[in-house]
Amino acid sequence: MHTNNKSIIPVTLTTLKAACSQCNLRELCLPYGLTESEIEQIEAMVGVRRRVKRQQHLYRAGENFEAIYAIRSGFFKTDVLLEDGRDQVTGFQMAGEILGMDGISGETHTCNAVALEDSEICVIPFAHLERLSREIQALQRHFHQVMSREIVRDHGVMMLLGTMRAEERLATFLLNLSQRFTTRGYSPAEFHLRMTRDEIGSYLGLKLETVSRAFSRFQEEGFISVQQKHIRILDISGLKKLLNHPPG
Amino acid sequence: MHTNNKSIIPVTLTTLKAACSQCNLRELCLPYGLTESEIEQIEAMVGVRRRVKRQQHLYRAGENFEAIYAIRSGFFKTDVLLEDGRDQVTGFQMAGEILGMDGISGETHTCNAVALEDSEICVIPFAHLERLSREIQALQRHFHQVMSREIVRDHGVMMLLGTMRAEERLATFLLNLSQRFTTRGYSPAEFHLRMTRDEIGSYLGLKLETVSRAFSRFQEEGFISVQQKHIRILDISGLKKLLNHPPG
DNA sequence: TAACCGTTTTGATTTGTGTCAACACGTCTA
DNA sequence: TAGACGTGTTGACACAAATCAAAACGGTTA
Repeated sequence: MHTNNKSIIPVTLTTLKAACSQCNLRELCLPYGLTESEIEQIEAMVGVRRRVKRQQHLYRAGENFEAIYAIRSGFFKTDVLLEDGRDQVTGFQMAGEILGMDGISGETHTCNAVALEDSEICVIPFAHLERLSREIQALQRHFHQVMSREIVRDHGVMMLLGTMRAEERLATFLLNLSQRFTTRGYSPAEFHLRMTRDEIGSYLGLKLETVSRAFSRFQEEGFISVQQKHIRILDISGLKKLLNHPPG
Repeated sequence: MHTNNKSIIPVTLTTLKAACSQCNLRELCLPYGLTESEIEQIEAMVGVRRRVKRQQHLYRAGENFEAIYAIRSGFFKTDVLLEDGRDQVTGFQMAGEILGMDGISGETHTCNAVALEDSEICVIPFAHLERLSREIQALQRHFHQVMSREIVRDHGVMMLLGTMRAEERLATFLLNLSQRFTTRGYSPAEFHLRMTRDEIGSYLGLKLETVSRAFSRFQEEGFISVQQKHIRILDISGLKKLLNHPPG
């Protein structure tokens, strides 16, 4: 079970207009080849930016669905809850990624989105997005690709949960993080984990002790160095070799 | 590893025009409240129907993505392959459900779709779907909901793979099948499994022996009766009670 | 009918991960 | 500085599911 911050912290809304044209995440968020006027329309749509403090919910399962969110900065997790109290982290999201697409199918969100560090997101009212993507073909295309990418990512997680052993899962997880940090211009070899061992475990279908042991094992083998949440990858090919080695 | 039919069977194309207006799956495939002219446009888009024989691929990972597919009749599985040969069934699809959305994000499909019985599908050229959904708001909405529903479904599978024990997984699986058969007007209590124990196991992250044992156990408990692939649910509440009982 | 094949069931044993428990570390607060 | 708390590590042991193996079943073919 994860820490559940039930205290209701008032949401901070900044009236700051979005400026997608200036945003350094533009390549992640928006398609290429938009005209200036199209970008202006999109900026008008991305109404407000909103700050979400660490441990604060961006949205909760059951809440009304009205918008999807682009992460401008920060780090989130999403999780689903079962009636009996069990929960599962379904993903970790970082700058340039989109949150909230689970809500499109119904009236309400089906999972929780929680900031793992102080974050800033762009609110994209969904009705407005649909309207605009009926006009701007490139936007429509792009949005469909984002949703499809989420489906493909989920298949990867299913593969991980269904067929991999503990150390393979953690290696896959670290390599994935490294790759995403690289895309964002950060070091591929050195980064700070924003989540606890328990949250990693939940995501990977493992107990926190197993995650901890795998980290220790990787360190013994010389693949990585671990100091609490600070990770340094020393031997990326060593980690990769851990994959491609089926249980049988 | 599942049986892999590598022989290339020529695809059967029927020039039969689609007739969505007549189709008894219309409520599953299409939104409400379309005008007659809109339905005509959609029928024009759904170019052809295509038969896919048992064990034949509808598409393969790596193939060019051009269309998504609505299942008119029959039963499919989708699976992803890892380089080392491991594979995982990511879903079973039945009449009225949509296949192929994994391909939207890239140029190519990322998984295989195989018919588990002789099936018939409607081909929906994707470029045409995007064009039409820019014109017909209800179609756009509906398509987005279908994609989102797939994401939510995947989260459910992740939950299952990440937190449930073997018998819970199988019970969840049976209840889900029962529910979907019901929606399609079939008996909720008696149905024929189209997939092998191995394929069920792959989907549920279990070995086929474990699936078989769980079936036997359910039969001993009087929850179901099993004769090969024929399943009869005798005590649905007994199955449901298996859930809500976390490992701890 | 017999022989064969893929699939399923069941049993005996192994093993990876979960569980329980103790302790170490870092941070925050009094 | 001490104490408390959340978090992480490590060890001993238990257990659910995997593995290995053999036999039964059903359907198809010769």
